[in-house]
Amino acid sequence: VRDYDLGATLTSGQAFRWEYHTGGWDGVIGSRWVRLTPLSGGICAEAASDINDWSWLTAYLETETDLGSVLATFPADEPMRRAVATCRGLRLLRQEPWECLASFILSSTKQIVQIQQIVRSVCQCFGAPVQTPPGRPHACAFPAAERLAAVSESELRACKMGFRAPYLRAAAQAVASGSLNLAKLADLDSAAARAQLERLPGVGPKIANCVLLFAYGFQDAFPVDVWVARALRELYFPSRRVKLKRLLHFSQTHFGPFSGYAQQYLFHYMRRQAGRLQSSLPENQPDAPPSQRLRR
DNA sequence: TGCCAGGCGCACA
DNA sequence: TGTGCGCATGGC
Repeated sequence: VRDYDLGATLTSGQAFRWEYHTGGWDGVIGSRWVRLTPLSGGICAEAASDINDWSWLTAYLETETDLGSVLATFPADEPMRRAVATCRGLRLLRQEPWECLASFILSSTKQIVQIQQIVRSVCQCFGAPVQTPPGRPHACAFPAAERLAAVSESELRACKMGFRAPYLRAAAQAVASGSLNLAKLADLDSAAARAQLERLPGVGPKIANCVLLFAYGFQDAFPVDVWVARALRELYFPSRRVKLKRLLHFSQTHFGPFSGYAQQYLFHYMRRQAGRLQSSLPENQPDAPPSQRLRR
């Protein structure tokens, strides 16, 4: 695959289970451990066992997406031009819905590095072990909804998720009981699917939109968090005090059919800009991947 | 030490 | 309908 910035994609706040080690990214997709290494013009994938059919990985990475045709739909304004120039190769992933929903329930008022810590803890405490290559540390799958539904709130709180614990537990119970059928959301339009997700306590428009975009591929889902709101204000309304409602309307009308993709470019662009302001500081570990350790 | 984080729910005006 | 606050925790 060409035009694919693996590092930007895996660190852009879509997924929280990828860990950088010596030139590549280790993670777990479903019940499979996998290591991804960027190559010139492609991505090298290593698994823990022989695999003939890699469609689960290409689907996750969305390698079939023609990025050029997506970027061509973006509005031809200066902010988007700068975001694309800075983040070219950034992609959207297609994640498993339950893991995506649970992860973003845990994301509320957390920095990405903290979300990674909580998700790691949840997987280590409640996830099933997965096979890893010899010499690699053990790894766990993201725990199924049925597993988390059977866990007490205090056990969840032990993973440092705080007030999010009852929200995660309620979501797990809804999915495990069948009162929320995540598979069927794919058959709905985005508004109906969003309404289903927002029935869950702790899931509002932002988290619902993240799930619609990162798990189901609804391209019109446009999550607005503090970073995206800041991006819209600074890049499009720099001299005005614009209210959130106005920003939401703007987000739904300005960015075209792949507005969710455009949103991710703005999000990552703002975070990179924030990181660049700090880049004069002594650099992090020599082995650290770019754009990982960002400050406000 | 204080600010803030890929928010949400709720009380109150 | 809009606004402000509390929630739990930890990185910076």
